[in-house]
Amino acid sequence: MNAEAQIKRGRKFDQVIEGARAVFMREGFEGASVDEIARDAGVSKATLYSYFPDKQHLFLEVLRQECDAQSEVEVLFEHTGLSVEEKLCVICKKLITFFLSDFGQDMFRVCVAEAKRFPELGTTFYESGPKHWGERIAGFLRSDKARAVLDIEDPYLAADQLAQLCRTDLMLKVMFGIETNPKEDEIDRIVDEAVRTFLARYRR
Amino acid sequence: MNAEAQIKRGRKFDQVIEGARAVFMREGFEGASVDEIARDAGVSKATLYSYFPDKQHLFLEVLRQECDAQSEVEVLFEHTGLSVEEKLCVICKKLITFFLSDFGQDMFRVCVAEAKRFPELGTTFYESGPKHWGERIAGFLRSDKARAVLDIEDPYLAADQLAQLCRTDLMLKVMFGIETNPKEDEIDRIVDEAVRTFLARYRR
DNA sequence: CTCAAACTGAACTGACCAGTTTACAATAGA
DNA sequence: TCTATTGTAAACTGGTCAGTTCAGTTTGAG
Repeated sequence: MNAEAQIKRGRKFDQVIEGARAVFMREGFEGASVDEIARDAGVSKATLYSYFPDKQHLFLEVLRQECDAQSEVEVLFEHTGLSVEEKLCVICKKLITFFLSDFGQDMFRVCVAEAKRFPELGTTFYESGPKHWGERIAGFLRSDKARAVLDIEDPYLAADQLAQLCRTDLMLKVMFGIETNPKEDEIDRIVDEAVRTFLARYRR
Repeated sequence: MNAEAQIKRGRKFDQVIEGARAVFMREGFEGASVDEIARDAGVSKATLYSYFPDKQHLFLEVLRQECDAQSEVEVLFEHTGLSVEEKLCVICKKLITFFLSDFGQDMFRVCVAEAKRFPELGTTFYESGPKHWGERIAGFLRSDKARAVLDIEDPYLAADQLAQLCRTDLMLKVMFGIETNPKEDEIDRIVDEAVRTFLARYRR
């Protein structure tokens, strides 16, 4: 049983989520039609509406599941045997790769578009996206290993600056369709430059 | 006369733009109905359609005008009598203030939402927004005055990093409705920290 | 095998919306 | 004052879409 109010599960629950995920990512929230989702999911519209009270709640469930799935990345912070600098590079690379992925782009696009008229969505995205990552990074910056190398007063701000240095113009270019399929070495350069700037400020 | 193909001007042209601007910013592109725009503009729908072939071109014209208006900020780069560090602070403050303004937020929101299905919009926004600013900042970083203090190999990358350090978590919080009306001193702190990190890396 | 719960498909409601048309009115230049 | 340009109001076309309904079918637990 599930804590979600008014969301009943049934045999084809996962199918519905799967179809919804695909269509929402492809078309955005407004652009996705419930008929299309039902078709994509191989399920009747009536079944879909027996699980979810409306389109918004369906979307919210997809968002929540996807954000949870993204948390598997925790592993990233377990790596041992890497120097602090190397670890920073690994974190940045992971961040940029995520920002540029189809999923990252689509999720961001849809959430930005809809946040004003659908506040719960904005909150959910922020909490399990940027905030979650910020806390993980800040946690690392506060670790003994990192503190041996870095001199940081405000780990949250530092984590934020690191993440922002990863976003860069390249992310905007992809977002606005100026560039597609950015080159691997372009990404590596951004990682490198982000870590350099970060260390210039915070290295002990 | 105007270079724009198929856009005729008429007595009430400005009224239409004004109404369209208000409604698009309030509702987004999809969310804005042409009837509402016409009502808001105090103009008949037929008049509106005598100026613009369709809703997209109307939106594009609004976008173009607004981006042009934003270029008035050029003045910012004329300031003399300020040290390089002070100038960097002025630039950052202006950037953050813009990112957090209703206009900046709404424009970003609408363009992000629509860029995929309406590519010309993404391009227009990117060129006259981020790209334009990046070039202005890079220009400043390349000036003799700045070069006396700063050691920068790639001014575009440096400009981009500076701008990103301004975006910060606060912008996301406002974007996703977690925070409204950020405090002036919070903004000043971000400016300060952005410039400190930037100078840590690039000060000669 | 039985039966209730889960699911289907298709039609339907009520609403909204982009863009067109038409018959008419205001405006402004000459 | 005359006339061409510009604008108006409202109805209309053809379309989309969220959400509902219902008669009937499938599924699977017991």
